[in-house]
Amino acid sequence: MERRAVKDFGSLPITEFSMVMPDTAARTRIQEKNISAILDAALDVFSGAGFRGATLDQIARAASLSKPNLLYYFKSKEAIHRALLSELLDTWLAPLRTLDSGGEPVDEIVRYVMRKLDMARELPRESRLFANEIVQGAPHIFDIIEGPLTTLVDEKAALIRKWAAEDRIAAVDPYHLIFSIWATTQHYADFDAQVRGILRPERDQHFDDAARFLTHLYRTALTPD
Amino acid sequence: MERRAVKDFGSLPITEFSMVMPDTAARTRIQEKNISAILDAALDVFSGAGFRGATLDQIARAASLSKPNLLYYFKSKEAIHRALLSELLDTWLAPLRTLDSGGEPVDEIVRYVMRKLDMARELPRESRLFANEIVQGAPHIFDIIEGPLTTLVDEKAALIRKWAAEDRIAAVDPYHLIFSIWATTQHYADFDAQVRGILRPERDQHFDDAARFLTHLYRTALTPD
DNA sequence: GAAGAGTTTGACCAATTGGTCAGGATCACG
DNA sequence: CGTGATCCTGACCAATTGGTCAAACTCTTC
Repeated sequence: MERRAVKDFGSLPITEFSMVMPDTAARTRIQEKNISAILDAALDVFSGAGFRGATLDQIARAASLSKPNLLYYFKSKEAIHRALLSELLDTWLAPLRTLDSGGEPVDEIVRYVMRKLDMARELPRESRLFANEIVQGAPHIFDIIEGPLTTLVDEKAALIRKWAAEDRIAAVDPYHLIFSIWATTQHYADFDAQVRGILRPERDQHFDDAARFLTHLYRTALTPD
Repeated sequence: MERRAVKDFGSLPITEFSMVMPDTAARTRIQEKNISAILDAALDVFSGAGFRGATLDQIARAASLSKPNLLYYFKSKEAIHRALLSELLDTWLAPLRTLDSGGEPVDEIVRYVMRKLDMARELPRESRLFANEIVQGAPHIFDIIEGPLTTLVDEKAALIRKWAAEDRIAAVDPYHLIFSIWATTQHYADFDAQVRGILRPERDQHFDDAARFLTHLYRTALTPD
């Protein structure tokens, strides 16, 4: 493999590199390791404290790097945050994308709810990262919301509306249905501290109860009469 | 009215005063005015940026006071935050308290949902203040959650369970029912940026659609078969 | 209107924080 | 093993931030 000479490597090297061309194969082993360590550490810190609450020192410590070394890979705190969000966006929206016109509509939606609930259990940091952003007015991701997200939601809302028109599902507002699914499932990640404070559950056992409850909630509300 | 001499007024005057004895009558007109200006400004800033994201300068500017003057009324940033939370706690929990054993259970719960949705519309800052706290692990209010909130929720969960035992309501997990109501209603305040980004609604018209949707959701899911 | 309580401010401070930089260490490769 | 690219660090910096303080101003009350 040819070793590429990177021009103007002095002050903003890998950052733009990793943004413009996230091609994993073009990275050094060391870059590979450190960049993923940084993004993992940043996920920890940003999701727990929000953008402004997070400090570069915290991220550096969590990634076992010095602060200048951190800034060797990403040119600023903002750059880390941006890279993190754009890396996670696809993962985060994947479940909604799989909502498909094939299959029984009610089952299809309940399956979506269950997938979202699984994600709240498996990827709570990711959920809180976005929650922190949005609750503070979505200053860094407003373009994502206005763009790809709105497009995707419009598309799936149309599908749900079609199901309703065909009487295969109760006639409900599709947008508010989607909002309610986001709210009820992500609640278990975003407000975990409250849920655990009130339930004091053993392990993650309360997720099973939540799954049962949400299945009942959406199945009864969506089954056409 | 006797003018009380406040001992040890030098460094921590009104703060402890206002904490220990929130008796409005004992305050000067100036105190009255400034303290409420500060708390209102603090609500703006804390709810929009979280505890750590908020700065004393922002709060001072929003309250039209100098920073040292701010700190004359509250001895620290923490003190402002604490005073704000404790001032709003009752308001915030009031709707759940009114959930009563009199009346038709399903109506009673739907009425609770509507009240919570109204609060999301009328008091979004308050909602976001608590959301910011909890999403970051509830560091400043964990004692409230573990204490009064848990007690209240346990009490209302018992009521809902009783209704279910009497077949006046579908048999659902009362805790997860309450969580889902919090999630679906507060979503419109906490994630307002996202909701507006996707719906681009005129004025607050989408709250009516939300009310219709949530009424359907909970009425169908809770009506016993 | 004097006196003392109550209120306000400018100047200041130490700690934190995002970020820079010159140089040194290390690695890959011919 | 030499050389150039890559990686890493200690020292440093300017801006921000929470908080202090002495002094001055203002309001109330006698």
